[in-house]
This record gives sequence, structure tokens and C-alpha cells, in this order.
Amino acid sequence: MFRETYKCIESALQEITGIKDVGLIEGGEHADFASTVAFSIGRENKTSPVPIATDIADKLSKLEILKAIKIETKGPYINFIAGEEYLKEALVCACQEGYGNLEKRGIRVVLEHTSANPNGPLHVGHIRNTIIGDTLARAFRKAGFQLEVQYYVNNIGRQIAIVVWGLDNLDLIQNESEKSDHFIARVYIEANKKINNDNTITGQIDHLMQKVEAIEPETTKKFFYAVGICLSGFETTLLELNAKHDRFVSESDFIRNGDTDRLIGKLKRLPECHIEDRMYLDLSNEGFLKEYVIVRSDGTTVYAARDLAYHIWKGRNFDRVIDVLGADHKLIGGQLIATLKLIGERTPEIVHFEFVSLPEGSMSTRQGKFISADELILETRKRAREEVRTRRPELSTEEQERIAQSVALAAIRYDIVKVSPEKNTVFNWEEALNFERQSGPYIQYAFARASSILEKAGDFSPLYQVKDQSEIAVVKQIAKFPYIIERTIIELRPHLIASYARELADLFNSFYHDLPVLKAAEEEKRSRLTIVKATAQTLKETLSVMGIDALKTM
RNA sequence: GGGCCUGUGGCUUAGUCUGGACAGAGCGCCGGGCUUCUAACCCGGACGUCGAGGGUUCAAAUCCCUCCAGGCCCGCCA
Repeated sequence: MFRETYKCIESALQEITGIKDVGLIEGGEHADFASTVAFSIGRENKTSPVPIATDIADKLSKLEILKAIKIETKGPYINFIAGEEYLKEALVCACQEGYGNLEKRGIRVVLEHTSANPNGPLHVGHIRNTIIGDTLARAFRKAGFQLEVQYYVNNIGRQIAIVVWGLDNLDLIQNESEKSDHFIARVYIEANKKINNDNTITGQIDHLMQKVEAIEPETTKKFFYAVGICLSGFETTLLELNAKHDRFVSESDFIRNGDTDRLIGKLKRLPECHIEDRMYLDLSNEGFLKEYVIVRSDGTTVYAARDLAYHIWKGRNFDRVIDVLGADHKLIGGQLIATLKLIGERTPEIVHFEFVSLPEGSMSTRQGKFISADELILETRKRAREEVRTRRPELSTEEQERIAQSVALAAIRYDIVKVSPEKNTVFNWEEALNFERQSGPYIQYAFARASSILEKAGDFSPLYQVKDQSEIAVVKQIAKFPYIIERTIIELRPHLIASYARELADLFNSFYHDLPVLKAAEEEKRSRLTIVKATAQTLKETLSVMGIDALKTM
């Protein structure tokens, strides 16, 4: 309702004033919407904005389509207060299954996220990518887009060559209890130590890369083996994080199918292309002073070449291409886009997120300085298990475990998604293991409380009526949900969902505390049950967009 | 040295793109609330030079400039 009403008021204001930007904002405590358009008209005419506001408000009040909205002025502000109709309609919408779904749009979107190098387990930095990406993916599906989520597997890069060298030369064996991606990290870390002490190894690594690029069968097999076992570890972690990729795309495919060669042929015809020993593009006209190297002097391609080929393929098969990448990829992301423009291909929209560091400094797989996602999951589950055991001792161990796992997932995903992507963060165990306010479990808890009331109430016939202050506050928040979905996919900022969900849970908890539902008189009982149902439904949808389980009991 | 991002009460953070009505939350602190639909909860209180300084504007946390601090990038790595 919020979304529709906003658009309705906006166009009415545009019609009356003839101004495109009518300064329609959220009204805060004064109103539901407010317009500051009188200020700009007043400035234009060099007259007081107050009578202008009054005049516009008069004209608006006469409009049939704004009948349900109370319009008043407070000085130069034109305030809009949603009436009973608005609240009722919001309730009706929210009680339906799939509330917040936007209209289907037949637009195919490919969204790439995580895409970590398979040289060690996913750590708490990587999963910021995963969680931002997966939440965006869920929001896009909810907003009616056809979506495919991809993981781009860097399976022939230098890091993998180092792992392959390590597997061949270091006599390391995977321990029985060791997850395969953790084993690969051990090999990678050891190999790097050896490389630091012996500079002949670099030549051997180069040689491996030449062989894999020439698709030499034995070497290729070794690369694929190393990548395969690491990836199988990732898949377990991703599953536990409730993040799903529709397709894993390997960069080696773009060598094998000739796309990279074709791309290089095309780039060679650009005036920006220079072939000396290496082949590179001079993108200085686009504002990039660095050489954008495509082919090394030994004839092998660098990552950029395969990535360009991958993006051309994505651009030709989808209407929109979205990448979630760490802030360290900003420069190469810019170079990639500039190059795709030069050759007339579709460019990706890149969502960058800033780094997660540890209190002692930045993370590094190579140096073994990281907190793995697996460790985080393990610890959070442990903590959640303790919590469930004390709160719900009467439940079976299986039931407790099921709840604990969901609570742990909620805590992890929410802790990460709630912070805006452009913020640097320092990983904090205390915050991650917090299940209280402003946490995922807090929102789950609000849903569980609502579910418990509905469960006890049994069948009831809904009554769409909103009277008390705390009822109005909840329903107004419910009304905003589709608008939040829309903003999330326009701004590509999934933390908006997180803030929204928390506010909804806050308002519901106040309502829950203020007003009895089951013990209310007949009519109020029905209307409050309707509000509880609408809230539960909306909370369930927000949780689902965040990839968090909606638990009916916890 | 250059580029990008960040700087909001003791700590974490929303709001900044799209300027607007007293800067919202949470943790922590102080004080209340479980014979009442799950207290992973609710209510109240104290705590803010919105990094600093200039500028634009009727109006600046928000736009512009300078400076300071932190992160990231500036590989024939990815």
C-alpha cells in the first residue's frame, strides 16, 4: 500500500505543480508522507512557501483518488496521513500468501556471488559476499525477476597451481576428520612457505600454468582434482548457510570453448591494444592509468582475459548481469566494464562490499590468518544449543537441535546482512553470538510469538480493523514491505531488508506487550488476530528473503 | 605519491546517493516490569561539537572544497 500510495501522491503533486521533483519524503512522526515542494516554489517566486502549501493542499483535497488520505499543512510542509482504508487494504494484502511479491517482469538476471578461489575454506570475509549475494538473489526473485545465481570457479589460476604443486611435492595427507577445503588450505599455506624459501619453485608453478592452459591432460586432471575437493567443502558450507547457486561456471571452459581466443582476436583490433612482449590495453582515455594486461609474455592469459570472456557470455544470455565482489576488485571491475564498453558488450552492475578484518588485522588465506565460516557455524550452533536447552528443556534433543541450527543460521546471516556493504567491519565474536535485540533470532522470536497466538486461536474469520496506536504502528510498517523489496533491488543494498525486519519485530513486540489478543473481547480478538496473522505473514516473508527459517516455536 | 570507501553518544550501527520539521536503534550503564497470548521480551532515564575547518542554501549528518584518521587498491595474482 505504501508503494502505491506514494506513487499516487507523487503523480498528483506533479500534476498540480507541474514540477517533476515534488520533494515527497517519509513524514516521520508528523505524517506518513510529506512534501517540501512549497519551499522550492516559494524560492522560485520569491514568496512565502506557507500559502503555496495551503493552496496545493486545497487542490489535492479535492481529488477523488486521494480521498482516503488526510491532507494537511504544517507551515510550508504538506502532510499526508494514511486513513483507515489504507490500513485495511494493507492488512488484506499482507494476509495473502507471498505478500511482497512484485509484478512478474520477464527480465532474465544473472547474479554472481562468492566465487572465492578454491585454495582454502570460505572465511568470514567470503561469506559477507555470500550473504549479500544470496539475499539480493532472494529479493530479485521476490521482485519478479527470472534469476540464475552463478559461482565463477577460478580453476586454472596461479593459486591453484600452487596447490597442485603442493599436492605433488609436499607429502601432505588429509586427516580423517579434516574437511577437504581445510586440507587444501594446509597444502596452500605450506606450499607458500616453501616458495618463499626457494625461488626455483616459481618456475615450476609457471610451467604448471602453461601446461594447464595448453589443456595438457595430466596437469588439467590435477588442477580439477584439487579444485573439485575444495569445492565440495564449499558446497557443504554454502548449504549450511542456506545459500544456493544454480550453476558453477569454470573459467577453464572459456579457454576450452575458444571464447578467450576469440576475445583476444577482437581486442587486438582495438586502437587501445598494444602488443609488446605481453598484450595489454591502454585504458587511459577511460581514466585507468594502469596497463590492463590480457596475455602474459609467455603467451598464457591472465585472469582478466577469462573474466572478460565470461562476462561476454553472461551479457549475451541475460538482460542484466550483477556481480557481488569485494572492494579489492574495484579497479579491475572498472577496467572490465571499460573494456566491455569498447567492444560493445553488455556491462555488469557490480555490488562492492568492504572488507571484514580481524581485531589483529586483515585476513589472509596464504598466511593462515582467518576465521573460517565452518568455525563460525560450529561455535554459533554450540551457543544456540545451550540457549535452546535452557529455554526449552521439555523438547526432544532432535527438536532442540533443529531449532538451534536455525537460530545459529539466523544469527550469522543477520549479523552480516544488517551492516551496509560499504562499511568496513571488524569481526566480533560477541556480536556474532548475540541472540538478543537487533539479531536474527530476535526477529525469529517475534514470528514464533505471533505463530503461537495463531496456533492457540485456531480458525477465525478475519476482521480488517485497526484502532489502537500500537496496532496502527505495526500495520503501517507492514504496508511498507513491497516498497522495501523494490528499494532493495533498485539500490542493490540488502541491509534495507534487515533494518525493515528489525523495525517490524520491534513494533510487533510492543503491540504484543500492550494489547491482549486471545483474551480480548470478541470483535477486538478477531481484528487483533488478523493483525497478528498479517504480521506473521510479513515476518515470514522478510525472513525468507534473508534466507532465515521462520520457526513456529523456539 | 595517486584512486576508491569509511569516520554518527563508551562500543556497534541506521539515516548520506534522491538536503527539509527535535539525528533513529541496539549493547553497556541507571531504574522498573514475568499468578497475564513464549522475558531470545517490554517500559522509562542518562549519554551526541554527526572526524576537523571552511563554503553553498530559507534549510546541511546529507551537496562542494581543504585537512586529519582508518581500510582497500595501484602484480605479466585473483
